[in-house]
Amino acid sequence: MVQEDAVVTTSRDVARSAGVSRSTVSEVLNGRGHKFSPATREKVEQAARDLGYQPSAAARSLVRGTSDLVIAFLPNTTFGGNLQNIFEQATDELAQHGLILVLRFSTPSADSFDRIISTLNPRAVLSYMPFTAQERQIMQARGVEGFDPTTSADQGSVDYNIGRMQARYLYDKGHRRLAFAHLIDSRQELFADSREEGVRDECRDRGLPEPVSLRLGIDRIEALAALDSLGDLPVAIACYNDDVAASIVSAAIIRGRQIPDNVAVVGMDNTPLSRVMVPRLSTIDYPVADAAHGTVAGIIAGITGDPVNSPDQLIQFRVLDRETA
Amino acid sequence: MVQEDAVVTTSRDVARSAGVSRSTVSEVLNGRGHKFSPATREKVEQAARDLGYQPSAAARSLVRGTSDLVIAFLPNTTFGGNLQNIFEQATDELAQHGLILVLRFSTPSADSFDRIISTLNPRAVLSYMPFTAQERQIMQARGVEGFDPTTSADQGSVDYNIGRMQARYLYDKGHRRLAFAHLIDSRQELFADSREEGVRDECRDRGLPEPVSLRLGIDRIEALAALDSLGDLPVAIACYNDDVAASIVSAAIIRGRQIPDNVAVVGMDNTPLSRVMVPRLSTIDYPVADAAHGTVAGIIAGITGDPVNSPDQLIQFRVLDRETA
DNA sequence: CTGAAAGCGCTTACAG
DNA sequence: CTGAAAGCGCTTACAG
Repeated sequence: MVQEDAVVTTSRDVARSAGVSRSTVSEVLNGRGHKFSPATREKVEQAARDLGYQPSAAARSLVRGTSDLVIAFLPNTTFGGNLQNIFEQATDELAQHGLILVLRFSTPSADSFDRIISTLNPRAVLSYMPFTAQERQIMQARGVEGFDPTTSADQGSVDYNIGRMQARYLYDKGHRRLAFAHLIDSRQELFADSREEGVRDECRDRGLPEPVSLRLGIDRIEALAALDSLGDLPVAIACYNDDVAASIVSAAIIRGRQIPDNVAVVGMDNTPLSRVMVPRLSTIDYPVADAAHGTVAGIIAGITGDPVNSPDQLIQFRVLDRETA
Repeated sequence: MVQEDAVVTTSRDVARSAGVSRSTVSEVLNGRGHKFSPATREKVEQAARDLGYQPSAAARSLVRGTSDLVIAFLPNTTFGGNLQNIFEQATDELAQHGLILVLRFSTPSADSFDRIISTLNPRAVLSYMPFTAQERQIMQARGVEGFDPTTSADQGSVDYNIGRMQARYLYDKGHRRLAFAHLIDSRQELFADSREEGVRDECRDRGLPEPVSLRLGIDRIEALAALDSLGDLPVAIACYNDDVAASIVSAAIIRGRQIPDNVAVVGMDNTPLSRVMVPRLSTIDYPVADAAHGTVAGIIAGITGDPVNSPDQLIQFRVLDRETA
């Protein structure tokens, strides 16, 4: 077995190089530099830079009782491009606060959840699925803060507004009989329900009949069944995401129905394929950067205790109308 | 600030509860139980279980000089369903060896790479993109093992064989003029090049002309330009992935060309949409479970020093023929 | 087979 | 403003 001679620069090295004590190094490097003379501060920072010093996360965690990790649990069904961009941005923003964002796929097992929480001792845990009661209990027992869609009071209303926006778009296009298409087996049912509620309320406000509720997977047979269940009259379908919308478009093509006059759809996510398909898909674009910022602001506020300035308000969704393309 | 009373069970608690010393607890729980009487071993394991004991990762890392983390860097462009499933499975398998897989999106910055490596001190780093020279240097300096597609000698040949398989499929379907379509801006160029080479070699072996090389994004204009560049004669296109293939299908539809007689495509990944589109997409299915197992086997072998039993051999790709659907 | 002791690298009172 | 000391929880020689 080869023993690598990994060079480890410790705070002792920095202290020696800067001509100060290790506690001074620690204080300066942990944002309490104001307690020292500018000269001392500068010496320490310079030495740390020169030596490429990175404090040992293990030692920090041990003494502080918590690591600088933030764990984000990813839904293990759909993972759209949006979510990916969100995490890239969140990684950067958290890094600016000294926090390290790592990703994990959600596991159904409470046992492994506990193991990962207690082992990694993260500063916060973030999930795009609402935590189960069990998970909340585990986090509380381990003293870890959790953030999920229900944490942000506005998340529900964001999805609600997406549903409203979809319905409004279809209404403005002249469609009068609406439906909402769920993605079967999505673990994002909570989002979907809020959206459907938005669609329903918009229909009511516009004096339209109650929208029909559809459920399908990304599957031809299921899409055909869903479409057929609506009969031959013109119908407009707000879809959970672009993949669902594309499935219904395929079903409409197979049935020889006119798009968008007889069957109209609107998706959600503005996926690359939504722009390329024939016909192109109308959809809703999600402003990734804002969302990421909001998520991260919530975490940082939760950790530091500072108030969060309602970031969700800033998120501006856009309808992309491609019916005529 | 509320101080949570997080219950921390230490090895001292386990030792006390089992009536042994802390070193005994440590030895038993770290696989050196054979040094003790079965009775002692059982007492310790029972106590650990009863108390829900999880050793502190921080303390372990500090004393061992390395954590039990394995960091996987994800490509920040495409992230197909396959890759996702692979990581889910890899997570499980590594967990069985006491290793914790966490995910990060690749960052171009060498600086942040160094920070994450030196801070987290992982047991291994895994990347789906070949490491840069700088990254290799960082890992060596920090004494961390890295695994990337070039580590496994066979990875290149896997992609090469995918290319061959695509070309062979198109040939068997009667197509005689082939092309390969790259995804522009893909950071997976290495994979793509191996696949194109496979297509080229297969063409040569079959006595076909050299395949044309195309480059496009998931974009109508680019897909049309790529298709138009090939002229009106029948052509069959092996595509980097299903999204590229879908783009070309759209272009062919717009140009009113006959699919598959005049324009044939074969994708890669067997995405949900490839099954739903009209027409459906022929593609190659990637056996996720096997691939994950192979990846993990490589890591574990690298860490433990045990030989790896050539897992790549086991991966069986399947062509899914949907030309007639 | 067992247990007392040292030490991993850091942070944080605390005495000067 | 500085520095010596304790301690976070664990693992690993080492002496019995």
